[in-house]
Amino acid sequence: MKDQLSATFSALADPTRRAILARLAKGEANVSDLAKPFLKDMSLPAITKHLKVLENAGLIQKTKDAQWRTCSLNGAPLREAADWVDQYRRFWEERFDRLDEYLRELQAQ
Amino acid sequence: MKDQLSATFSALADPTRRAILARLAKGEANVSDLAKPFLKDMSLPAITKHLKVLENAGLIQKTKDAQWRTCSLNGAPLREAADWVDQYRRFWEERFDRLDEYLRELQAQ
DNA sequence: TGGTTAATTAACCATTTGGTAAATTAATGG
DNA sequence: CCATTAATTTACCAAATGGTTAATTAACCA
Repeated sequence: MKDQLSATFSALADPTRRAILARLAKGEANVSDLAKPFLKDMSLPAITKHLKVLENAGLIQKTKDAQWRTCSLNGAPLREAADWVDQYRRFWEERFDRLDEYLRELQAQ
Repeated sequence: MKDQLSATFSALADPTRRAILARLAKGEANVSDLAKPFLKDMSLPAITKHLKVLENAGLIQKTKDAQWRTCSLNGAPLREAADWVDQYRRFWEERFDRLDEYLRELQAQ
């Protein structure tokens, strides 16, 4: 078993799964609804597998409703991911610091 | 070729690679230095491969210095990842909203 | 030149991943 | 009861991943 953070990042490392999460952010949906936009590109079992990956990572949960499975988003694991990435914020803001510095130098002249 | 965001998340989905980034956040280091903490668990070529994954994702770069390769962190790709994850913030803050709501209801009584 | 150090490459292997088609399960409803 | 709908499971496959050992490249230095 992978650690939670690895499972989260690994689940997010696929555009289909990210699109599914984006859809679920707008509200609950069953498997067929979720699959619809992708059925030109892949089969229903492929979607079932993607959902299983998301479920195992704790990013979604399914509830049984007659023959439908209603899926909903669980953002909790994303918090850990957000916190981890945020540690490195200064490494992408650095360039702005440098730009600032450059502009200040320019001003000083 | 994978899209940038998938490549980033995929590179982050491994504890060894995350540890390497954490190390590089403290400053540049060559391959041997980076490898040292992991050599009980895996070989040097394994580290070379991890570094290649990080490099392909644009998260690090190597500069040649005699027989050493100096690696440094590039946070830029993390920005896109941070932005993506941040879209879902309300889904992990929701619980606090619900707690707020509950507390307000309690107060109203 | 030849030995040492740093790192990568090559060849290989097992497991995981992401897909398929076909079969199966489970519930609905006429 | 039977056809239909929703979804999963099974069995399979190719490619990617993450590791290994052994060989190779490249630079330094005595």
